[in-house]
Amino acid sequence: MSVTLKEVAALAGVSRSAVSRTFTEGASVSPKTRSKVEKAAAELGYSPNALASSLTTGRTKLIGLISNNFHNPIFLEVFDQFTRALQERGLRPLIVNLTDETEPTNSVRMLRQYSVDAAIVASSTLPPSFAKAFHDAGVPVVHTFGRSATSPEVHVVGIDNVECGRMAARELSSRGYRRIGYLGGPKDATSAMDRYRGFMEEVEKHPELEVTHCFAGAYSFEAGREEMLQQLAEGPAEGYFCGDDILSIGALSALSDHGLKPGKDIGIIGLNDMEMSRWESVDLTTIHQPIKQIITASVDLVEEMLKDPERYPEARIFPCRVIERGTLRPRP
Amino acid sequence: MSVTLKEVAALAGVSRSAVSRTFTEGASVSPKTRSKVEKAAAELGYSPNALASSLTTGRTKLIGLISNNFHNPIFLEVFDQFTRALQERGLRPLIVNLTDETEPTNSVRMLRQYSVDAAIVASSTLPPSFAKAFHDAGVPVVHTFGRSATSPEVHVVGIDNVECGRMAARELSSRGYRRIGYLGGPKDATSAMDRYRGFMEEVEKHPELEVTHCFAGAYSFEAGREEMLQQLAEGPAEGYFCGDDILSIGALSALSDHGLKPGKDIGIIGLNDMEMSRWESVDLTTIHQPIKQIITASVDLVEEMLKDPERYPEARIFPCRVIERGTLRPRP
DNA sequence: CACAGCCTTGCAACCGATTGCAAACCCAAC
DNA sequence: GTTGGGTTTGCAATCGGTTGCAAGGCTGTG
Repeated sequence: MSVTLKEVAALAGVSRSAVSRTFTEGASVSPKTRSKVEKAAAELGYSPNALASSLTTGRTKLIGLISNNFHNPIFLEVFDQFTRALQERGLRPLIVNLTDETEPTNSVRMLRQYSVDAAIVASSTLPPSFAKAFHDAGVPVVHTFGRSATSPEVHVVGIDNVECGRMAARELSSRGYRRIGYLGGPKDATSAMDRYRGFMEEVEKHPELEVTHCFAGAYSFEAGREEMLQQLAEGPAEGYFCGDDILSIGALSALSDHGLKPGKDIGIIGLNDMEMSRWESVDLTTIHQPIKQIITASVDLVEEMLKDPERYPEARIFPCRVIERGTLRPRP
Repeated sequence: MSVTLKEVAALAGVSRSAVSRTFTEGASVSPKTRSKVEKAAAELGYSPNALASSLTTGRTKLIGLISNNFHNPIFLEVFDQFTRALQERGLRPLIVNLTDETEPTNSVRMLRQYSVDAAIVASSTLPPSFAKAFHDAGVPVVHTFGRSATSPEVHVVGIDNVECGRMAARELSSRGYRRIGYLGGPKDATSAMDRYRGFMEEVEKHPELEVTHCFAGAYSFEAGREEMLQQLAEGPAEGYFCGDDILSIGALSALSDHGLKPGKDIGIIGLNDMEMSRWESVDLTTIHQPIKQIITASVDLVEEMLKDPERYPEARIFPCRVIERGTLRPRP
C-alpha cells in the first residue's frame, strides 16, 4: 500500500539508516546522499510513518483533548483555539468526548493505548481528581479551566472562580441591586461551586444584601432558561449573576417571555464573554475570561512537559474583568 | 515506563504470543492460560499498545476529521455527534482544523503519516476535489456536507443544496413575497453556489418574482449581519433566503438595528435548523437539515469502507423540510 | 606518503506488538 | 496402547522505523 523506508532506500541505492537520517532533524548525512534520498522519496511519494517511529522514539506528538462541554457554544471557540495552537506546534489533537462519563478510567486507558504524549482536560466541571488520574497513569496532563489551587496536583490553567464570584457580587452591589441571586451551573461542577462560594463570601461583607441562589442542570441555554422561569415564578431577585454566558442567554430568553427588560427590570451579569454576548440582540454584561491566553498557556505547558515530564505542577491563573454592556443598570 | 507484552508474558510464565492472543478477539487460547495472563495483566496494569499493533495489523482505528467551520455554532453539534458516533464504534477522531487552508496537500500528508484508517471531510464549502485528494492518496474518505452528485468521485453524505435553494424560493413565493433575495455564504463555497443555483432556477419559473442576491464573506454571524446591513442601505427585498442559520441570525440582528420586525416587515428563511434557531428570541423559520442522520450515515460509510476499501463511491442524500417559525409571514 | 581525526555510512539490534507454521498437547475412539 | 483429530502453544519473522557502534571515507597536516 504505502511507500516504506526500505523501498526508498532501494531506489536511492543507500541503506535504510541513510533514509531515516535524512528525515530526522540534526542527523549526520552528506549532502550527496541526502539529495539522492530526497529525489527517490519524492519520486515514490514517501512520507515517514509517524507511528512506527514513535515506537522507538517514544514520542507520538498525539495530544489527548478531553472535554464534556459539547453544548456550550463557547466550546466551539475553545476547540478552534486548541486545535490551531496544537497544530502550529506540530502536535495532533486526539479528541475524547466524555458525553456523560465522569470517571476517567476509560479515557485514561484509551489515551494510554494510543501513547499520547500528553493530555489536556478542558472542562470547568470536572474535579481535580479527574485530571490527576492521568498524571497517576503516567500521562502528563494539564487541566484547562480547572479548579485553581495554590499547590495543585497537576498543571492547572484558568481563572480564579471564587474571585469571579466575588467580582460579580461586588458589581451587582455597586449598582445598587439589593436582592441579588446566583444562577449557577450544575451543583457537581467545580466552577459552579467555586463561583457560588465567592459570591456568598462577598455577600457576607454587605449586610444590606439579600441573596438567593439556584443551580441549573447543565451549562446550557435550556437549563438557564428553565431556572430563570422558575425564579420568575417564585418571585425573582433584582439582579442575577449567571455562572456562564450561555446560562445568561437562557435567562434572558425567560425574561423576554415575561416581558421583562434586562438592565431595566432585572439585572443579569454573565461569565465568559463569548462571541454571542457581543451580539446586539444579546448585549450581555459579563465577566471576561481570557480564553485565548488560557489556551495558549495550556499548550505552552504541554510543550514544557514534553521536555521535562517531571516538571512540578503549576497553576496559571488569569485575571478576569467585567465587560459592561446592556444587561445591568448603570452605576448610580 | 509503560508495561509491555513481554513483561506480562514473563510474569504469567507464558510466551508473548499467548499474551497477544488473549487480547485479540477470536484467537485460540485455553481458559487456563487466558486467566493466568489476565491476572498478570491486571497486576501490572497492562493495556496493549494500539500503535505498535497497528504496525502489523495495518489498522489504527484513527479517523481523520477535517473541517474548516469553526465559527458556525452548528459545528459544535456536528463535532459532538461525530465524536460520539466514532467513539461508540471504537474509532478515534484525529482533528484537523484547516483554518484558512483550502489545499488538501498538508492534511493528506499528515493523516497519512498517522496512518489513519479513513478520513471524514466535514465541510459544506470545500470542493469535491479536496476530498478526492485523500482518495487519490489511498486514504478512504467520506465528504460530509459535500456537494451532491449522481456519480460522485468519493462518498458524499449530505443534502441536495440545489433542491434546498428551490425549496426556499418556493416557500417565499408561496407566502406572497414578490421581491426576494438570496443572502448566501462565501462565493467559493460549493453549498453557497448550489443553493444559489436552485434558488434562481425556481425564480425563473415564476415570472412575477423579482430577485437580488449577495454573498457573505463567511458562514458567520458577523458576515450575515454585515451583508444584511448593506442590503438595508441599498433598499432591501421583501423576503430573504439566508444560506445558513448563522447568516440568518446575523441578518436578524441587522433588521433589529433598523427597527424592522422579521416576519412582519421582512421575511427570513434560513437553513440548518440549529439549536439556536429554536430559541424564542430567534424563532427562525428555516429548512431543517437532518444533521444527526447525516453524521450517522457518514460514520456508517466509514465503517463499510474499512471492510471494503474498494467500495464504489456513493452519495447519501437526505431530504430537508421547512420548519415554520416566526420569521416568514403566514401563508395567505 | 603516512597518519590523525572527523564525517558519513551500513550493520544489526530494538521498539511493542501480530501471526504463519510446526511442534506439543489433549482427549476420545478403536 | 495406538492412533487420529482438533486445540493450544511457542518460535521466529515481520511491521516501519531509529540508533549505538564500528568500519570506511575523506580531509588536511607533517
